[in-house]
Amino acid sequence: MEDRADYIRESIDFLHRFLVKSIQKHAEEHGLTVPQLRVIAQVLVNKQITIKHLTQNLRMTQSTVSDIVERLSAKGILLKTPNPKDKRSVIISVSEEVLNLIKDHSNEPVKRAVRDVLSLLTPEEQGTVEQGMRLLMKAVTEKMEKDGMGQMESFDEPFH
Amino acid sequence: MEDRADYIRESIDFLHRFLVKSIQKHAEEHGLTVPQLRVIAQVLVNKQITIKHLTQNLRMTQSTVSDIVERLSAKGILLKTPNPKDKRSVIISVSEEVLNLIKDHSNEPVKRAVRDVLSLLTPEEQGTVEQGMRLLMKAVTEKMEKDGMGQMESFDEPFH
DNA sequence: GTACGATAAATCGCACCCGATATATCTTAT
DNA sequence: ATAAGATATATCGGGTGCGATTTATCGTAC
Repeated sequence: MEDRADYIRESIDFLHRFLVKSIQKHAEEHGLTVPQLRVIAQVLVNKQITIKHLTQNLRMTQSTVSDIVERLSAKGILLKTPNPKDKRSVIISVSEEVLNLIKDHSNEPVKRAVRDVLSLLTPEEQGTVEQGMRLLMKAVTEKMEKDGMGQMESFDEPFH
Repeated sequence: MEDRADYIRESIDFLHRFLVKSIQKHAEEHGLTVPQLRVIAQVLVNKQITIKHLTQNLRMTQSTVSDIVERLSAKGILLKTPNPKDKRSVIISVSEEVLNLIKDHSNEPVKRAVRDVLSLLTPEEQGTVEQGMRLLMKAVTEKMEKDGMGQMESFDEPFH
């Protein structure tokens, strides 16, 4: 049990770093950082989006998003226009010029990386991976409910 | 495949955040941050350690470690003494006073969290989780070799 | 209409994270 | 012994991430 818990803990850490590395290479090709690329991707997907929704979708605090958007705006990558419906709010969009340069989504390299990884396994093995992951996720969710850790409830359950 | 890759990617992200949260609560009880607690734990385990080894063990850059150690030193938690064997180096240790206050290791709360999670599953389910994790790790390692991503080779393979 | 509560985003201060640089020191080659 | 290469750590500058605070604005209750 002890060794198994250690293994799982370290694996999660390792896998996470692997995913971050996958997206980092892509970001650097565009002279951006990973968080910047994630923000841009969200703006691309939504065409127009507010700081608030970026905050929710990206699971960052509003202050972090504000800073990142500000720097991307200064770089001419993102546009900030006042929201006519609410003067407290701003609309974030991608400038037309940049739109043609960045046709990719932030998750694409990560998706490709995970897909490549899975393609190295047999369908049966893939099933085991997925099953194990579901069991672990279920157990974690259960523990969180027991502990009253409701702060991560914003996780979008896949396959909803 | 597409949905499965998405699920696995998001699960890894979620699980990672869960682990971080687990240690965060513990850190806050001591008025510390997670990175600080990790550094302190390494110093506790090794009694005396250099910045260089902290850097390697914690998988941070030397500049990050230097900053953290500096702040912990300013708080009186860590001690920095010149290394008599090498004037470029410093020995990091825990002050005697703090030694009595912090008898815990940084990984304990995380270990406990993962153990608690696993205890919610049957032994058979635990086996599936571990098996899936091993398959995934094997596939990721394989892909990294194909891509020449040797930079993460510092991962200590468990059960060696 | 007015007051109050809630909200959106900018900003601040702190800590962390990184790569690059600088300085002093050690190791190796000649 | 000397010079060159390698190394340990502090520091710098830029970016990220957070919680707290501020200011303006919106929504609701009366």
